Amino acid sequence: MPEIDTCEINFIDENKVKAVQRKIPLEGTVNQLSVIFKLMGDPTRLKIILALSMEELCVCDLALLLGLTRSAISHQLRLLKGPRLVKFRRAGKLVYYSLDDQHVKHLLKDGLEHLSD
Amino acid sequence: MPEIDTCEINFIDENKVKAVQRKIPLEGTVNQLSVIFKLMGDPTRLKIILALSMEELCVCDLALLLGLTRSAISHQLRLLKGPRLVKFRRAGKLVYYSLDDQHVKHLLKDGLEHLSD
DNA sequence: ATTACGAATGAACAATTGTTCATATGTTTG
DNA sequence: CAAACATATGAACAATTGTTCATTCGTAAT
Repeated sequence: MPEIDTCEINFIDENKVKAVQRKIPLEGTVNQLSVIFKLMGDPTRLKIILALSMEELCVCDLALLLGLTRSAISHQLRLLKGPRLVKFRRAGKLVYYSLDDQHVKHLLKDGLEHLSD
Repeated sequence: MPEIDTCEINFIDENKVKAVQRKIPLEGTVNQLSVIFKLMGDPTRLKIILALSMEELCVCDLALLLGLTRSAISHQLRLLKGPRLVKFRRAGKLVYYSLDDQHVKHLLKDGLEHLSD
């Protein structure tokens, strides 16, 4: 009866592993970070973010731009509001959305540069 | 019987919309970009990427580091190989992985900066 | 060549996610 | 205040995704 092959008893360089382990951000930080990337990892949301990186836009115009219902846009914007990727301001009946900070633009830039290598 | 409320007949600033539309990258580019962000949007994969941003590591040590099976690590690494987020080299029976280019590190940096605002 | 072991793969199941439809808010205008 | 309209939300279904288990592949050593 062979032993189950668990990872705990098998490694190459334990000291290296421990050193890296100490340098990895806290669980909570990694999770928050992954949420941001995941949100940007959907084509619809990414298009919304790309659009908002150029112009402040209302839900209505985003819906026209992407060919989706306002409901769909609204749902996605709500997700993006959570970790403050986008912010909004009311103007009468309209709600205008824009990017919340510059880092998001940098993320877009770095990502696009990676593609063109 | 009321008309269905479609987005096509409702918009605020059509010229703005068209201008933005022209500036948004091609469908294919957006999709490729979203793939990269989506891959970074899973905590396990993000940890792998964070670890590899510090040290070149073999599958075995990554498994130990993250407390997962080699199979699980291997599956995730395969996904990351696709859009060249990671590269690898063989050393006998071991396969060492590392980040494929600097843009990935920049993405991590910008993301972490966004969090600390 | 056979064994040992690290890595990779395929298929199946479970969990997460996106979308849609119906309905509810909130704001302006008559 | 009632109607009209932009946006937001909830719930349900469909689609995508992550994980696991079993198996296979590739390399090195005996």
